[in-house]
Amino acid sequence: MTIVQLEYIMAVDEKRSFTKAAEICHVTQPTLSMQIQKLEDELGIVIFDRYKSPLEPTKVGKIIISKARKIIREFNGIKEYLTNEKGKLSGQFRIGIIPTLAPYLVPLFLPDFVKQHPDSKLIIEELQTETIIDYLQKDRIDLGIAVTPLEEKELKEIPIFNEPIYGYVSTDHPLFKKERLSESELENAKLWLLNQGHCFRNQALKICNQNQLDTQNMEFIYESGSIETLKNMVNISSGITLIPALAAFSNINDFNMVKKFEAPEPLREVSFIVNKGYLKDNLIKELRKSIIEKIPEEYTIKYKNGRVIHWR
Amino acid sequence: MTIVQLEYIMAVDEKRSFTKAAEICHVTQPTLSMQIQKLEDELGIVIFDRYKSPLEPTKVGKIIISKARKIIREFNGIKEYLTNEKGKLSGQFRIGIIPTLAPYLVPLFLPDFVKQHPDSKLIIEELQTETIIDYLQKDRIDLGIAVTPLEEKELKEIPIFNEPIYGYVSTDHPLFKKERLSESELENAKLWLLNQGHCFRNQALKICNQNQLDTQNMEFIYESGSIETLKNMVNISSGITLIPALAAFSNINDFNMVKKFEAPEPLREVSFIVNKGYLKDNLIKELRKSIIEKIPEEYTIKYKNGRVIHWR
DNA sequence: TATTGTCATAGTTTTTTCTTATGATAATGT
DNA sequence: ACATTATCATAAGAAAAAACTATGACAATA
Repeated sequence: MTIVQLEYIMAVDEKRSFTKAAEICHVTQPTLSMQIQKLEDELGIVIFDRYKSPLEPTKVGKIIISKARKIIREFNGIKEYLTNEKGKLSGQFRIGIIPTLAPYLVPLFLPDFVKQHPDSKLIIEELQTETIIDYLQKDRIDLGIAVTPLEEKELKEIPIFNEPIYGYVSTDHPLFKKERLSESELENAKLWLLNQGHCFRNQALKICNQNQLDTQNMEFIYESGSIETLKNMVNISSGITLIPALAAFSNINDFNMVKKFEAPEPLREVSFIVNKGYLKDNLIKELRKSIIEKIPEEYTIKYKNGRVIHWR
Repeated sequence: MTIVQLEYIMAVDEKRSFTKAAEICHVTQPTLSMQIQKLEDELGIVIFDRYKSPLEPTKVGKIIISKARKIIREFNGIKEYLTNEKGKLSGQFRIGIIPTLAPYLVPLFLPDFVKQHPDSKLIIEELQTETIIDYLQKDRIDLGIAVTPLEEKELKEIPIFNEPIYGYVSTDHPLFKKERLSESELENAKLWLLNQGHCFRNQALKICNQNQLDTQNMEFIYESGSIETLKNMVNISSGITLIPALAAFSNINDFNMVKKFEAPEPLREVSFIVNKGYLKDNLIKELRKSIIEKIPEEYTIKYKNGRVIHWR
């Protein structure tokens, strides 16, 4: 006994004809005939009285059909439930975003998103990557936004855009006069960096081919917790640092201090992170749409000359 | 999505192990793994979290499993319902029996049967074969007992026993001195016969190779409605007739008038007649048991030298 | 009486399911 | 710490099931 067989008898019951039933089931008439016969054999009853014209279900047949109808309804109910579950964009969504992204990204998409989806409520937390991973696994957040790849097999990464990484150079710094920075020039540079735990710290070090900071030759050390602090440090110290693109133009007064790298430009891949098998595809789709709408188009298209920084 | 897949996830949920679940499903572990994967793909969700140990269903998984459990329960419910329906031997059973059998057969099995099945109530009617067929099709009776084959394709025949046919010869009749009758001797005999409509009339004619009665040469015509009348007619008229075995010994005083035929002995096949797909297998089984218990054993075993009379 | 419409049967092809063999990874015991 | 075992995934081939095309029997209809 299979679900398909039950569907067949329902079709025959509806159409009162094997031929027509086969049509609506998108199979040939012999296929349907044989399956119904098999079912009848297995159950040891006759479901349809072929001698009547138009054919009709037997007494038992009617009972079986009504039972079948119920089963099919519930069977399809599973898929319906899931599409519903995935589709609905209401309720709470707990989102964790890394600190080097959140202050610049959230203000971009959040206002419009809440306007478009009044039934949904986003709860956004600034979390470092490790915490995002932990919280996802513990179901304390639904979605993370972080830099990938993470290589966590329990999680699924859905790339959103590639964020270029720029230099931020004090007007007093020797590199300030250059149009474009090259990565090699930074290899032994004294960089202002975020403190441990921020993934952007590792990304930056990677770009400069430095595995760890050469603290020996530096005049003083100040590891900041935010990119804004970093920029301020550069400003007052004639220094240099690296900043992600979205952070670069948060203050319209320092356009000139932002220096692009020569191609291939270093990039970081920003992705949604979800548990594998996460239901709310729709949340992801909508959120993605909102974000992509607001960020520069060139971030989303595949960078021809970009170099994605794998940092883990 | 198939029922089997749902059964698999239920087994995994119960055992919390693919391997053990495969065992109780009587398949190998890869089979089960693949089917569950297929289901997960189709539904677009992950049902089991394989990273946990022991593995456990995801949040959605739990919901799907509970839905699956319900479906499986109802699915099996169909078969349960049917075995129940077929198995139960209670309620009314309407039975039609041909008149040449009923007076001799019913008293044989009925008393014991009702004793053994106090919850069932048999409603027995004497009906001629054509009426039995008609009533079965109109669902006015559940079961017929008649002589087969009928060659009615809507009906199913279940042979019970082969009833020999004997001659019943008046002591004054020339054939009375014979030990055994031969069919050829009867070819032009003047037989007492049942009137039209009784199948036994045709059976008797067939035995004598007579297609219709040669009324010309007969002294008088009296077509009887019952075998008892027939026997009486023979007694008072020095005549001869044919009677089925069960009727032969209903009166212990005329043993000597009953003459067997030479082998191959003419027989008539007595069968249950039911609608194809009739549910109550159990009724049939029990009834059959009751009947076979009471009739001579040699009727039930295949007659080596018997000649079954097809009469229709 | 020929025609059409309906379902059954036969023989093949295609698809699906299952199996065996093997591999990767995590848990467990020495 | 290292070998062992347990557990699930993957791959490739075998077996089973379901589908198709072609055809046949039969009844209803023109």
